[in-house]
Amino acid sequence: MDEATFLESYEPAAFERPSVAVDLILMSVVDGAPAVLLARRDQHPFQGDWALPGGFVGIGESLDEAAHRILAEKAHMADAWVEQLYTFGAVDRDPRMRIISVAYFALIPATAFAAALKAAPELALARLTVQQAGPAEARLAEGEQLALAFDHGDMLGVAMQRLRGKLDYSGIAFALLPELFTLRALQDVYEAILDTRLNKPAFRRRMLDRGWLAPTGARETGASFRPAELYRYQPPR
Amino acid sequence: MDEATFLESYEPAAFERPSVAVDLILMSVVDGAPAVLLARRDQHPFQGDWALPGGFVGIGESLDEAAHRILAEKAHMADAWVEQLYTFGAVDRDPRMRIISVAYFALIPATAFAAALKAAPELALARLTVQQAGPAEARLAEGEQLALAFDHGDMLGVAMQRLRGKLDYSGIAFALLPELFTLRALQDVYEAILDTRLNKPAFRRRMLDRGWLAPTGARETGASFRPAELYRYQPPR
DNA sequence: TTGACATATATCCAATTTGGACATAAGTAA
DNA sequence: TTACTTATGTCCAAATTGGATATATGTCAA
Repeated sequence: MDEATFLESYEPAAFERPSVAVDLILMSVVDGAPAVLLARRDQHPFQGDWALPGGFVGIGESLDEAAHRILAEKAHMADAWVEQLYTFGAVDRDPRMRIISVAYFALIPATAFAAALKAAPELALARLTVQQAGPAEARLAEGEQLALAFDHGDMLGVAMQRLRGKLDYSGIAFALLPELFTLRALQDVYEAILDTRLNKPAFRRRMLDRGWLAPTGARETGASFRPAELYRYQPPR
Repeated sequence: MDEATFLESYEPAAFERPSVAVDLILMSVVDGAPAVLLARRDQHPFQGDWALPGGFVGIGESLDEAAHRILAEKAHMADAWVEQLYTFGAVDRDPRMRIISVAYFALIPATAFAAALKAAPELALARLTVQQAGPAEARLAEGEQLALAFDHGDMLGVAMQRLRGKLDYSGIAFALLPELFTLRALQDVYEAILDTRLNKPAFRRRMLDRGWLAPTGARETGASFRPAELYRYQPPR
């Protein structure tokens, strides 16, 4: 029986269907380290553990729409760089029933991140650390490692890897910065995500030669030393 | 109501659930161009158009398992480089009902590709052409452009972009080659996927310096000129 | 057996990119 | 006015890449 035949003869009620959910990885770079917002679970399973905010996908709602809805509901944010990450479909990833989860990340500037934290008091900020591959670890500012619910550690690991892979050829870094930013702030984002130190003159040269940065003529304020010029992201073409 | 509460109170029967399918992008590089296997639809909707082989995900089956099952059922192949690509979840992507489709690609050496074509006579080989972004176009060897069903053109476009992005830092190219291959064959795969010509000495140098290639001492046969050395892929670490 | 032929493989150098030291500029604060 | 700190600009060496060219090694035809 080929696909077409199968689809035609498919009786919607005949097969048990999985539920489909979207989990949101609300990410930022805070104080030089990748950070994520987590919610503490107050019910079993994984009671007391920390989980990504998420929700089920409505029958009349696209995956992208679901991700944006959850962004609004859980983080009270109207806008962010939202991008589908990976779909997690292990049979036993939720012990209660079959749930397939489409993970999205929402990249948020540190400033907006702080606002989201205030607006959504049930969320906590955790710093992320990852190995080359594998799941990520989340820690509170005090250093306490958080137990992660479900396969959310894997999700965070995949998110960090994707971020690293796309950092250099996409505009992802700019989604983590406010509209106006200095070259130093941009380099800080790169260094936090890649977890390395970069050569400053070479970095400036590379970024400026790329042509994605528009100088504004304005300068940062509040520095007790020479203020740096502020740039704006100008997407290619 | 936060996620935990929602999950707990969730009544499986209370919400209408989407169906979840897996579509397989069976890819290879044939005669210097990316190629894919498609099946002609003999039913509405999109009757007569060409579609990727696919199927629904069983309730007791992971997404990866479903992809491998479909690979076995539709392409009669036991093994291939199978990797999740992207999940397509537009509400109206299938006019009959809500189906969320997780696209996978299966990368197949040209030799095995020919065998799959023989074993599965309902499949046809099409060459792919893509723009920088957007959907891909599929053509028969004779040049005839094929009408693609559903959002399968988008899926092929995303597949090509992913392939290009991962080509240089992953072992993806080797999944498209037989176990033993020459440096020229490797370069042909690169050139087909990137759709550019590459500098030969620089390419050889880069590949050999990378340390992923183990020379075998053996040489190709059948060439009417100096035969090249055969290499084997040796995954890093 | 020999030489033409086609491609593999090696070598070399120029062009480009990158790493990193260093000098100078431009603010704040005492 | 001066010390201080970081931004910005400059320079050169090191590494990488592009590309031309030479040499090696097989097949094939005479």
